[in-house]
Amino acid sequence: MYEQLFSSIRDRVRLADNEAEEIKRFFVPKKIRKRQFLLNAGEVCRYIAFVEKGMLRSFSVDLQGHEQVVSFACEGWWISDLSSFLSGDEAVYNIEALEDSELLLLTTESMEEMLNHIHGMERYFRLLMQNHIVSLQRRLVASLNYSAEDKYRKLLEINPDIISRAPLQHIASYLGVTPETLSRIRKQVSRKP
Amino acid sequence: MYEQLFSSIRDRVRLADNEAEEIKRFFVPKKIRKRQFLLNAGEVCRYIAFVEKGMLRSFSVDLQGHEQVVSFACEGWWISDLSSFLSGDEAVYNIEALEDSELLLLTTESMEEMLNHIHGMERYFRLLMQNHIVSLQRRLVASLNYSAEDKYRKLLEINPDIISRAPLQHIASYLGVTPETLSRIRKQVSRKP
DNA sequence: TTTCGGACTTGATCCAGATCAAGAAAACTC
DNA sequence: GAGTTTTCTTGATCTGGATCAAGTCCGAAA
Repeated sequence: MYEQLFSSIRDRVRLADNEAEEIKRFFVPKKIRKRQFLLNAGEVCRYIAFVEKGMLRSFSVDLQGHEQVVSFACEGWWISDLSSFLSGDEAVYNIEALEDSELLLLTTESMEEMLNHIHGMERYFRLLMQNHIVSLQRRLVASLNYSAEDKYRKLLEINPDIISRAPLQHIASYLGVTPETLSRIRKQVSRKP
Repeated sequence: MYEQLFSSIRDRVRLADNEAEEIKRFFVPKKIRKRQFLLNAGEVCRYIAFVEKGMLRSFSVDLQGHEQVVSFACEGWWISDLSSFLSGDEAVYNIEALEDSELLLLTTESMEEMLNHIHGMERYFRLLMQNHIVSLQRRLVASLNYSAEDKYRKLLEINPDIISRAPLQHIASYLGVTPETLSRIRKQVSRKP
């Protein structure tokens, strides 16, 4: 149940032998079925979730009721409404399971306690944040300057998992195009990869 | 020379009386003239810069030689190629002064030392990072789902400083539109605000 | 196994914003 | 302050992707 988590941590920091066991107790395992919501916009986001198995998406809903997919998370990724989690404000995003999933939840309090006890985790989360900023910035530049097809190809290259597992409509929203357009692009790309 | 910096810090954390003086010594003041570069893509970004006065932009240049403005920084903002600064890799962004500017530079080593000495600064930088993530995410959603005019109006509302001080071509690039389009939008908006 | 509803595809049309082109207005030279 | 360069504006045209409108293809439920 904790394989993905420890592999994510050990990719970034060195753990003492006993620390791995210690770390486990800060997390609450949770199974969630396809289509269930982990978070509804308007609630306070009480935890960040690490995905051991399965896949989720976060999305906002605008005034006209259109959904905007903000992120996906497969095995080895974290997902949350960071702003709400860290500040305690109401969440603006919803989080929904796209497959039956197994999560490890970390509350604000557990996180704080863990950071105090296990020094390496401070570094782990700082590295995560940094990577997150870098990848958001890349996505932003891509969204402003690339064509729909180029954005699709880039996603296919960097995150083929998402392409193969998420439904087309959600990928379309994530890329900022309509499902019709993505369907055409997909045909195009499968013809001339 | 340090007014903006301390106001930025005191907005987020409480400082002991003597700490303000202590903090100063970690920074290197630097004046930079309009059109000078603080960072060239390909170099390693050795510091993050706090803007006491003036204005800068960061931008990348793609394979066809087109510039893509990633961020602006006026008084009270930080600017850097975070990825390069934190990892020591080559910078992908350039940083250029758009006005004669006064900066406070913080190197990796100074930063580390400061974080060890003055505990509140750890929190300060964590809060900065968080805010940065939240605002990047907002910008991303806007860039994918808003019309050019809406993005312009949003920027005008949130950051009128940028609109009034940066040259049109750079604002256009920041918003992901052509200068021609932004010129027309501007006329439109000035007519019907 | 049929049947129903959502998810995907395909085609026709439309439009926001790009591109191309040419002036007008600032902004740096000397 | 005249001349040169750069930036901005305006107009005409073009195009990637949106929108609208049918289908078609599932998978789940009975």
